[in-house]
Amino acid sequence: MAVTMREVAAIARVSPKTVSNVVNDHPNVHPDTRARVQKAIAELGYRPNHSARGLRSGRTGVIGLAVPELRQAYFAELADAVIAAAAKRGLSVIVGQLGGDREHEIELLTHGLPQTDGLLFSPERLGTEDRDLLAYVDFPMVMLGEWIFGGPTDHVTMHNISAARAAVEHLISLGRRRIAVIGAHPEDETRVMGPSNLRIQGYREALAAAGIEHDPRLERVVAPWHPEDGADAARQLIESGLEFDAIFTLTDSLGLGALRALGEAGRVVPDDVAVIGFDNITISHLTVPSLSSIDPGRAEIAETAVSMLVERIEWGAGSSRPARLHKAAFDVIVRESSGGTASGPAKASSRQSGATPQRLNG
Amino acid sequence: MAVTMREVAAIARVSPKTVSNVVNDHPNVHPDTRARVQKAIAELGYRPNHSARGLRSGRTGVIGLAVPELRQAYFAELADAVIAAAAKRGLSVIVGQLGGDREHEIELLTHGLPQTDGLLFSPERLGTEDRDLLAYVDFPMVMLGEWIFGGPTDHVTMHNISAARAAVEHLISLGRRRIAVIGAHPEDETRVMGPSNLRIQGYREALAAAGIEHDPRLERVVAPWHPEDGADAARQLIESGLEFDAIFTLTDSLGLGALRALGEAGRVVPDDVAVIGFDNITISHLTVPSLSSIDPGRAEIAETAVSMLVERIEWGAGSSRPARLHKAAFDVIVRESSGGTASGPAKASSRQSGATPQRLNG
DNA sequence: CAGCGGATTTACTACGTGGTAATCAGCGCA
DNA sequence: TGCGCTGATTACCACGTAGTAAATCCGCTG
Repeated sequence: MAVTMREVAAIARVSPKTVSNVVNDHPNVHPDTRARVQKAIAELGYRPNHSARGLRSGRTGVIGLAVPELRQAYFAELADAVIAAAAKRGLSVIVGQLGGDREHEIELLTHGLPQTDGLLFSPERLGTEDRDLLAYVDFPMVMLGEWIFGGPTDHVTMHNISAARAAVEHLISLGRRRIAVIGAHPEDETRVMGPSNLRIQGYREALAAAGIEHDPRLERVVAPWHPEDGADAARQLIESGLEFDAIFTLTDSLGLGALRALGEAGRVVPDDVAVIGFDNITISHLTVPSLSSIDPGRAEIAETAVSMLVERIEWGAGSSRPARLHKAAFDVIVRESSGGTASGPAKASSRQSGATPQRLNG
Repeated sequence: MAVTMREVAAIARVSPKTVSNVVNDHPNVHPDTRARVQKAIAELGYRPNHSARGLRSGRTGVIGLAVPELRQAYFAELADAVIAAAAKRGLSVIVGQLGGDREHEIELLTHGLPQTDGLLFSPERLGTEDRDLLAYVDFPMVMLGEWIFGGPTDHVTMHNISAARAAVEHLISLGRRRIAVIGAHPEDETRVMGPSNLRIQGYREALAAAGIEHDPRLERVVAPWHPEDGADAARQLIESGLEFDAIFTLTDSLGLGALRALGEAGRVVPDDVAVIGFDNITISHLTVPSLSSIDPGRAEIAETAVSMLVERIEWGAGSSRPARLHKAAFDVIVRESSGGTASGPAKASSRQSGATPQRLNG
């Protein structure tokens, strides 16, 4: 058995409760006493028992992060940022993979992750139709990455529509007119607020604003969003014989696949086809050619989400504070795939759109 | 407060202990009683309190996974596999990032991760000189990825030497003779058993066996192993004016960077320079050109490591069973960067080297 | 020197669960 | 009918911690 407070107390000639007070940095502890206790702690190598602490205080010091799968670079980098942000606050992170399994996602929403004080949830299959489930959520939760429920839960997300629009406007600014988009999702009313639909909307807005005719055949449906799916979609696009001089892939993963498929078909990027992705995953600046992208502000998203979750946890379970929505600022990163230069940050624009938290009606 | 056993017991008209027996599938519970209790559990939505269970039983049902950083594709994919393997056994995983910080790694080795029953540890800075620290490890642990301590702790690792040798032999079989290697680590006696030194050793063995002169200038030192480091190293190699017709990068990440740098310099892969990496991360088959690699058997590593850890946990803290070493089987994956074809699995060889667990002297 | 008030420390207890050992019910057999 | 035995259920308690409230200490005032 590990060392307990009782044993430390015996050595330091104080009560167990005083040891507890020292460990938890309580105000009214005499400096001498504190020193004596800390010495005893060091001698015995005492470490607090988290289970007991959790039982007593109702807090575990662990938060959950649920994503579809870590092997997708976007989620890995998100998890990286979340774990770092949580560590700053002394929290550990249990990472759960739902694998795009709807049942799992619903189960998670209903019960949370065991052993955790709260949940950061980046769902893949839940949609507006599941909004009712939120009524049963009785633990602190912050939704990540997409504003699927339109409230009444905290969301930390990105400017999907305007960032997508900015990406397409960038392509238009290069003189491209036949702009394909890869990554639309199959008709799915439940995911109206999902990132796919939102980014597609941004795409259409950009076309409309520029007076470019919208050709539905250039909207390529593909799910999931793995690189090979992007490659497949791009191949089909090429084989379709449709004319196009640019591709907006809804994620960088898809973009990497598209670059591959274009290369196979002998289409030169960006001369024949300009490409821009979304997510700005690490590898994108080192592909051949490097991939233009939208940087969605991952660090900001992680940081904000963790701090919102910590607030919810501290407010306690009973509190019904209004739901909040935070959209991180984004950047358009122009690289070789859309005419940028090889290296350098090469941001086409500084941070766009307010990072100001917006309030929703509870 | 959440529902407790007491409340369930009251509804089902049994004692709390009987509820516990039902929850834990104890043998001697009457079917009728069991049914009644289960009904009550369902009605109330009872969920066991993991903190209390942990306090009482000494188990948390959570294991720790410590890696340098998740943003590196190799570790992300490893974590993906570990989480999946743990989930099969009903375990959650707390993922910790040590960021290549030696102090953190030592601290972790000394105390483990709070809230966990055991630790899967993939260190980056620890080496043979830290072997003494193992004496103080009083929790179940399995080392991942490299056999740095040469015992006396369980290790699940890969055939670094022979796999690296196989990679270089593949390059030699293409007729290449001036083979550079990227990713050697700075002189570091403490990491004799680290993957860098081992893979370099495999490289040298392959050259020697083929009677190829070993040119130390072709061994390029670089750390850490991010893609941009690979690109930098390859650029320096090119600028050095040294002649070379192949590169073995010690990881795929480095390889991606090298492909980039070669492309920038106008060297055609594989015609001018053949390239092979190590790790077989997902993106490697979709780069331009696709990157040959060594598949180290990630799923096998994760699966084996988790099951070894579970065994250690079940044996209990006191037990001093002998340390075990498991090396996963590997594959050489030939792709375009070393003359393979675009698609298809294209394995040059079937699984190599025995996956047979080897015993060490405790 | 008694009395006061804030600082410091303590005794007691509950958090929810599961191990131990005791109790109780039911059944077969003499 | 009574006894013993097995199966089923229970009472009791401890796991390690921290909240509560009460006790104790100390310096200072009147």
